[in-house]
Amino acid sequence: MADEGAVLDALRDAILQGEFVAGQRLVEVDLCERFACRRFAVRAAIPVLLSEGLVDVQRHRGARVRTIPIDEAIEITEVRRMLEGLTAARAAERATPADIAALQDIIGQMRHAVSSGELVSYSDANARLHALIRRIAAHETATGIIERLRAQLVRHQFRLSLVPGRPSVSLAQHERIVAAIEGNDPAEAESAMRDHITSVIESLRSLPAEGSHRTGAAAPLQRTRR
Amino acid sequence: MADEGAVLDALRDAILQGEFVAGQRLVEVDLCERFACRRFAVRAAIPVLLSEGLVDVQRHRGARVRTIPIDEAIEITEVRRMLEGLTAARAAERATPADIAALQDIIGQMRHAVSSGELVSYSDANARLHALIRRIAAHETATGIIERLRAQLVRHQFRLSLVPGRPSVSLAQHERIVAAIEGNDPAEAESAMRDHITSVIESLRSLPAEGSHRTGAAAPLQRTRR
DNA sequence: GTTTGAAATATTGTCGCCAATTTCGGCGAG
DNA sequence: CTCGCCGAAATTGGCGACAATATTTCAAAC
Repeated sequence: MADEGAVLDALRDAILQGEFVAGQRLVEVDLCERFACRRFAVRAAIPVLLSEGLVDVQRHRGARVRTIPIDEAIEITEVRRMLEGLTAARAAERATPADIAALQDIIGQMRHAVSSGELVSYSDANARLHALIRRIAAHETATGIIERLRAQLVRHQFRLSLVPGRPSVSLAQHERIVAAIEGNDPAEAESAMRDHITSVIESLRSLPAEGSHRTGAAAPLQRTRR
Repeated sequence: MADEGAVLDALRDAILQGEFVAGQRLVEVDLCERFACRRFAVRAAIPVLLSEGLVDVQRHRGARVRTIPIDEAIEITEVRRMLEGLTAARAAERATPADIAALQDIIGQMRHAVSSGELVSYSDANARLHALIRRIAAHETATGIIERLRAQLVRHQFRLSLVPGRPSVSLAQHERIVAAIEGNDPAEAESAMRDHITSVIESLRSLPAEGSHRTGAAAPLQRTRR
């Protein structure tokens, strides 16, 4: 781990995997040890993470892992609602038979996950379905923004899939989206995607107050001060 | 000009004002002279500009002013179409009587600018109207993205207002948007904004090949190599 | 005259050092 | 016992120097 890009990716992954407590301070020398790199590489990575909305930086106080309050999570999802509506519509215009087969394959996996109650594998398939729709849409600008926003939501997203009954509701919505894409109906695809994400927003609104959850990843109790 | 934030702002403004030729190389020491600062400040500013999509950076080759090809300008505008639709809808939900008076005031200025053929002042009023709608919507996430995208388009945007007959078409569309906001009709406001920006996209598509325009700002012939 | 190669120059990448600022710990006064 | 103040440690901010890489220039051979 000598070059700068690798440190950036490793640090971003660590944050996304929840390996830092929310609000945790990112001390430069500690990160140097963690990633076996020079301070220079860490200092280069932080502005990038700042621009991605993953950390908060204050002058002379360094960077902290940014916590997205629930209000902002809702705003972010409202934006995603519009942009994923755009990608769904474009996907409906552009999907090839092979694309549609791939979409239906994922739908099959989702059905299986729901019927056998596998939450994690449902959540995975869900992410893959949305990613595939973006790829079919081939809209770089929208895709870039959606993925950046998605990264900020990882923690909330995780809690969502645990809401009882949500997967089966969500499955039906995805089936409608795929059907619209299959039928080359952009307006219906957009509408279906918007309805789907509207229900995500409603679930977010009903989520209990944050701060009392555990990520599945190894989160070795991190001290905030030393 | 000692501190870093000021250099960032100055450099961004210089790019947005078109004071650098498209594709122009941004040599660090030259910028140090230009802004009377240390190389350190310039190096801190560049990653931020990169994240804003205003420059392109290649390893060992430095930063260049990024040129947005017309295809990407269209993609960006498609995204803006969705997000400004969102802000228009929210504005329709939230606008106070004072807000509506302010909107109508700007519409009045636009009418005057159209009837007297003042292109620049129409373009100004146009920008102010969209900005006011964003402020009324009070949607930080959407506003942040819209403004970042807008910055990337300054050059194309400028050419648009020169298309003959466009201002009067555009004026009618803005009147419809404001009427919907005034009537507290979110769906109609969104639809009106989408139609408006759809017509912007069509104008972009019909724009002649780029590269043969001059900005009004002082653009002292910059050498690309020395 | 054109092309190829290598030396020279220009430019960015990386580092270690010191300064500025914040944060932590203890001491004393009330 | 609590609160506020002051010094010490920790941490980030900024800089100059040097290394690595790219670009240009110039000369020589074809």
